[in-house]
Amino acid sequence: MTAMHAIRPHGTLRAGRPTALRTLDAGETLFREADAMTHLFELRSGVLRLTRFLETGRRQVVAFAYPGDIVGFPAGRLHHSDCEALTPATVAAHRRAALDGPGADPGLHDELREAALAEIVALQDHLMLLARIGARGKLASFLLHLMENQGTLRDGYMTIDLPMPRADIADYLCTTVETVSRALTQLRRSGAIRLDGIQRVVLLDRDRLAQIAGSD
Amino acid sequence: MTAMHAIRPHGTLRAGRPTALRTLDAGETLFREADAMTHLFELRSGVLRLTRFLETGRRQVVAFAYPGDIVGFPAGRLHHSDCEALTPATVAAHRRAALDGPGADPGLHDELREAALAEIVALQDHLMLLARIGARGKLASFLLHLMENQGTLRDGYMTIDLPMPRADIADYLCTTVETVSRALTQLRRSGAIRLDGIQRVVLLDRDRLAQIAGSD
DNA sequence: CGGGACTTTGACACCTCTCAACTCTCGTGG
DNA sequence: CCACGAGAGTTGAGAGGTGTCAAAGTCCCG
Repeated sequence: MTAMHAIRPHGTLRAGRPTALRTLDAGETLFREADAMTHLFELRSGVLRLTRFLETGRRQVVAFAYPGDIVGFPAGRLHHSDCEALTPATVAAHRRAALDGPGADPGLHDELREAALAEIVALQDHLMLLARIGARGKLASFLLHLMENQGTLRDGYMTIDLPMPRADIADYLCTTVETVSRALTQLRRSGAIRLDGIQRVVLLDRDRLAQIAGSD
Repeated sequence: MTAMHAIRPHGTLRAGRPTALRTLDAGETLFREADAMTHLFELRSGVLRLTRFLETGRRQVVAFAYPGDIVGFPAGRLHHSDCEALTPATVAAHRRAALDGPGADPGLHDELREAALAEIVALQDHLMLLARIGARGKLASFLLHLMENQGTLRDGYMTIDLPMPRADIADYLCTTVETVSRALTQLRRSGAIRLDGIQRVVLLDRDRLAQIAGSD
């Protein structure tokens, strides 16, 4: 359904009486891999990045989370990825204690289940993205997903602001910064997109971008 | 936790009074993408393969399911992947109706939630597998996972039988049959493994295989 | 205005994909 | 029982793409 790997339920978590709100600065860490998992977080504003590391030191960006997404799924007692803010962000924290034990909240359970099922779909979508050969196709696909979910209309053109550096995109697509940069240049030269500064991507020709995404 | 993408709960689904058992021949289809989702299946014996197709026709193997795994997660009303048996198999079918609606079974809900959370971990593990560069590393990693979860001791050597053809391994690792074959040959020549026929892989030197998996 | 981080571009080696031929395996039928 | 044939697997050669290393360019913020 959604492009990224965190879920975007139809609304926010309604059950589970709230919680503490927390604000994060850009670059701030929400939790780290192997941290004890004390809360489940619902992103209210900003963009988060979820990463895991390979033993070799290689980094994999598992997901980018946008408002409405939930991070910190309670699989076991420890987090299995790092979570950092790419922009200033606010999250609502739900106590893990509300999930298990005697005082468990059944409503929260239901929402968590739905959120987890949506996350599975999102992860499979990420897999399908990586299934493509060719960096052009992956990047084109990635941009199309972002356009559909986070695009805004500016001067009549669909536009997205990339809150993440090229290195994060590279690690999300399982490639390198240089290849991402080259692929961007190719998309630009093909007339499919235009770059407005480093962060802003303007969609000029959706069909062409879709064609590139589907070609390789 | 588990290597493959379907979950392996500690036991089988205990809640939700059973269900119909169904047997599958090798090659038989359990469900197809876009089929109406009527049941949730729990694999009792055999091995299943979950695949999805890219618009281009390219195929991605999303997961291999082993006994104890659950397939057919109810994300939406339609299946999002094809599911076929690689070997003769038996599954226990749980009615989807037991999940939603008034007669919903809360116990089944809980188990489904736990299973879904485990599936998320498995999918992330698949992602981390693909994060590696180099086909040798991916294949070595894949074999190590299989050894840990499905390996049996034969004549003092850890051994696995690969129920899937090379093409399935290729599509699971996002590469080609030829590359998988060449990578296998390299692992063989390095002394890490031995092939006993086409299906059987014998682990000769775990450390070497782990080293190859961690190198690239 | 200056400095540092990020991005882009270039050159080159290596790996992987593609296409093709060959081998192997195994089930089938003569 | 053997021969055959089809499918699967392996191996080879060549082209193209990508990772790596290096350098130049750009942007942003102090």
